[in-house]
Amino acid sequence: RYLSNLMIEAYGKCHSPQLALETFHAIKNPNLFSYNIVIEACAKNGWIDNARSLFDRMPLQHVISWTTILAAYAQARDLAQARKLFDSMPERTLVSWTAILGAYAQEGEIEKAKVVFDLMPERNIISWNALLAAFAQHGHLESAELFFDSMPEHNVSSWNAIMDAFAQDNQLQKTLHFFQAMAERDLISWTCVITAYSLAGHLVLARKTFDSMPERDLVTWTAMIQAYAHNGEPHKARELFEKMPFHNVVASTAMVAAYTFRGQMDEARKLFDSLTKVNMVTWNTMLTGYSQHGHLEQARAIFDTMPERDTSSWNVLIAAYAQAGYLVEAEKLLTRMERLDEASWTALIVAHLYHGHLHEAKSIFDSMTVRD
RNA sequence: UCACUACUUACUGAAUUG
Repeated sequence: RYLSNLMIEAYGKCHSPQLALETFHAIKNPNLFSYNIVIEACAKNGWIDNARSLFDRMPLQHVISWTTILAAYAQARDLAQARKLFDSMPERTLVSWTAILGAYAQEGEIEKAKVVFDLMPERNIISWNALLAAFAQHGHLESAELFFDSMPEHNVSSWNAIMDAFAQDNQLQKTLHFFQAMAERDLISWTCVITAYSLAGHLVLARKTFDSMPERDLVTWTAMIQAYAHNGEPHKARELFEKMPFHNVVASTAMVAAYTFRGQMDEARKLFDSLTKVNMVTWNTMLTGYSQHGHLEQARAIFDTMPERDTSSWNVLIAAYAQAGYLVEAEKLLTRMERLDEASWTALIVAHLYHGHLHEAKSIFDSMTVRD
């Protein structure tokens, strides 16, 4: 059983919830660990309903089981369910508190995150980091830095979080300052620096950093490819892409984006067609490429072919029609969408303005249900 | 048989839309 539990965990980490479940069901007397592990294996791979029904059916729910399923809902961005679980838990540990705090942090519910933080009976460095991340990842750089300075201690995650906040805000000097100030650095710290250089347009320095790192992983490689992509160097991106020890869908999509960014749609297409694994982001990348480089027909073909669409797929196509002057078609698409966001409306408004239809733009603006 | 121990949950980095 001990070995089976390890197997289930391994399958979960390898994104094989199916095998994890099979292994679990083959155990004659699953213990608490077996349940907790299989629940997490399902949850982490998006099988939240399986996770939930296992949780509901398990003989005795430990606080760890509760926290696992709570974290699963948080990861699925179902804040309401996460909160409901938190409120109904028979007992809570520091981990449970930090999990709900992290859920609010992730959704940018800063005020609620603060409340949780203040209410927690105890805190550790991870709780502090969770609230720090709430500030850092939602553009509250000043609060983030103040909070960072007020923390009783820092670990490498704290440093990385604050450093990345400034990197994403394209404050290169500040980013480097934190990087130099930290006592120990890990892969994440180094990868942040690559991103910072890339966003600031310093490709050579980004590459120098990449070359001088003590070690690299898939994310590091992808960050460097993205650096070339973002700065309009698909050729160099490809060189690196070919040298990578492994590819995953994120790396491949970054490479596709390197081509689409420059409008090299034939190259993009060739790569896209050769990929064995793509996801919605990859499809959206192709869709965006065709849209932004005047290939409306191809964009539509992609849109109609892709297995599923998210809000940004719709937004891209709407913007493409709108920019090309097919405002009626754009509006028609807009009415067919299930979940609009601000970008959908903005695309249409901008298009009307671009074509001098001030009145229509205004009336669309007025009819919006949400604005940011 | 019992006990002990071990395995499970929370924070930071990479790809697509204004």
